Formats: sequence, C-alpha cells, structure tokens
Amino acid sequence: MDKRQQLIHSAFELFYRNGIHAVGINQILQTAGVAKKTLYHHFASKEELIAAVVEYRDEKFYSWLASRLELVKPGYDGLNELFDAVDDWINNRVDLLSDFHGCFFINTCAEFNDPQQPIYQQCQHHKKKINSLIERQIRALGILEPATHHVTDSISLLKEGAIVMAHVQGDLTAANKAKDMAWIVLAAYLS
Amino acid sequence: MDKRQQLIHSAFELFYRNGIHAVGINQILQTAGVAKKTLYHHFASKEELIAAVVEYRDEKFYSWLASRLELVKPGYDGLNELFDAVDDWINNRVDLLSDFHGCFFINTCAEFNDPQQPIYQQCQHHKKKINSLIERQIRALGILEPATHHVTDSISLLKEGAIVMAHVQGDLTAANKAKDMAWIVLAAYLS
DNA sequence: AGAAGAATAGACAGATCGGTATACCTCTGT
DNA sequence: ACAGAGGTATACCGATCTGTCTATTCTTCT
Repeated sequence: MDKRQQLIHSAFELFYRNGIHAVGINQILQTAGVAKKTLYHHFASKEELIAAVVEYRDEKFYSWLASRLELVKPGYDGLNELFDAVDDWINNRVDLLSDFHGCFFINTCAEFNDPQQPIYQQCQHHKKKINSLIERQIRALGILEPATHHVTDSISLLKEGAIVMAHVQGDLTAANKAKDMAWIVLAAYLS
Repeated sequence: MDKRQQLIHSAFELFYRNGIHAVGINQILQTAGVAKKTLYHHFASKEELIAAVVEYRDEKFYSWLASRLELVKPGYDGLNELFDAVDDWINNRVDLLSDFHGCFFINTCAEFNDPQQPIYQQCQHHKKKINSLIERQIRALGILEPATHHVTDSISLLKEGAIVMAHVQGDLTAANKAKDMAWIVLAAYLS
C-alpha cells in the first residue's frame, strides 16, 4: 500500500465530508496513519496535496462515468445511463464514489471562489471532460451540428441541477426529474 | 450606521468572495473598522456571526426576488421574470446582490457539509422559501394540482443548474438556457 | 450632572495551523 | 554488506486562529 496514495485517499474522504479549509494536515496524517515527514516528502505543501486530491477525484469520477457509458450505445441509451448513473450516485449505490456529499468539484469551487486559482481551474477542467462525454451522446442522437454545444450545455445544466437539488434540498429523486426533462427538451430538438 | 449591521455586511462580502472558513475574525474586524470587543458584544461566537450573515443574505436575496416577481403577473410572466432575474444576477446587473460568486447558500452547504448542522438547515430553509415563490407561479399556470410540487421542483432544478453552470463553468447564458427548457417542459404539462 | 451603555485599541491566552528539524528504524538493490 | 530511500515519532518554529481582558473614551438618557 502506497503511502502517497493513502494520504490522497484519506485527504479526499475528509475534504469531501468536511470541506477543505476545515480539515487540518494533522487530522489527515492521523486518519491516514502516516508521519508528517512522509507527507512533506511526497508533497511540497498542503496546496499540492489538495491539487493531487482533486486530480484523484477527477480520474476516479470520470473513469467511473465513462465506463458506465461504454456499457450502452451512445445516444438514447447513453443519456438514460447518464442520469441513471447520477441517480445511483445520489442514492449511495456506488461504493466507489463514497457517501454522497454533493459534487466535490462544485464544493471545491465554492471554497476556492476565484477562477484564477489553479484549483478552481482543475475543477473547471474536470467539468469540461464530463461535458465531452455528454457531447458524444448528443452527437450520436443526430442533432443538427450547430446546436450540439448548446444542447450539451443544456443537458449538463440538468445534471448539475440534479446534483445540487439532491445535495442542498435533499431531493433524492432529482436525477429522475432531470432525466424526464432531458427527453422532453431533446424531443423538441429532434422533431 | 449600526455596528452590528456593519459587521454582518463586511462578513458577508468576505465570506461570499473567499469562503467562510478561509476568512478570519480579525480580517472581518479590519474590513468593518470595528473593535473586537464590539463583535463579541453583539455575537457570542464566530458561529453566531455566520448564522446572522446567512440570515442577512436570506432576507436580502428573498426580498429582492419576491419584489421582482411582484412587478409582473403570476404564472407565465412570473416564470419569465424568475429566469430574467437570475440572468441579471449572474451577469452582475444587480448591484444589491454584490458581484456574482455563485449561490451563497449552495457555497455554504459545501463548507458545512452536514444536514444536521444549523447553518446547513438555514440554507435549506432559504431554498424552501424560494421554492414557495416558484410554486406560486406554477399554481397560477393552472397545472393539475397533484403535479404542482413535482413541477415546482423541476423549475427549481433548472434554476439551480443555471446558477452552478454560470459559477463553475462560466456559462453566463445559463439562465436563458434554463428559461428555454422551462417552457418546453411546461408546455408538455399544459397540453 | 452623572450613571449606563456602547464603542475604541490592543495586549494577552491557549489552541491549532502549516511546515521544519532531529534521530532513529526498515527495507531493498547491487 | 552497506548505502540510500522511504518510513516513524515527535519536538519545535513562527504565524494565525478564536476568544478574553483591561483601560479608556464617546454618547445618550434622565
């Protein structure tokens, strides 16, 4: 078991549940069962650890969603799978992603509330990657090319809305509502 | 000028821009131009100040939105106004609300990531109040009663999605996209 | 006039923060 | 066999955190 990975994993769990600024380094060390010297052997600063944690979550979440979408045909099936996946996540049916506490990237942007900051930009980059997964589904539907980006953003908006509704307002059916709306909206574009 | 209000105002501006945990009391005192003793005369702790700041923003935001909705007829006009208001907010055309840095309540839930916490519940309560404004519009549309709550949640989801898209992904047209989707979805319920 | 309340500046306490330093241990590769 | 990398535990540093305390001034009410 790699100590570096252990630190990232423990840090993520604590950050995700309590927020980044509310978690101190000593707490991470205690949880991970790792000495302070070891942390600073792998990372130059807390900031670097945070960056590594964001990257870790990016890879984990993206590869999870991508692999789920690969199980079905792009387009109709893919979009259903997208919202089903979010529904599973919200309702804690995905062990891999830890207990649902909202979107880690939205949460992190809320704490590092400045688009100039590298960590904020990492979060934006993650969202762009997720958007590209959605865009692939939209293209497969045969939507007119000039509308592709607009429709992709609209589906992304529904997905983000579902996550926030589930997190802040506790609506565990939000992903289903978003899915229903997605098909109503898409029908208008496909007619 | 009331010192208590001055503290709340300065604290809000700092919290909204930098996150709550990232802002120290001394920073608030310096910005507000107030002595430490005065702060602890009005508030028992930082926690109490935070609660007062959330309440302050709740009142300010709610009354702003409510008053905008009162200018138009409930129903069709009201829903258009809702998304126009969010669009104005996102694009910094509302001086009253300070520079857009996402939804303060979503951001705060991200930092106090536990539904048991009073501050988290204050944020949930704010969202319920906003939902009631939306529900009034939905009822005026003449939607079948059993669907009212479901449709209200759906519109709320679109609104939250727009805010997050604007904040995290920098899509300043998100509110317009949400408005378009709202009418497509509502048309399906009204037919 | 004089008491009370609200404000000031700033020293101070105790805890915790991120980060460094010291001294020692345990593997592993050549 | 032994050098070096990676690890442990822990003391320590200076800074900063929330919150308390002292001593003094300003304002306001009766």
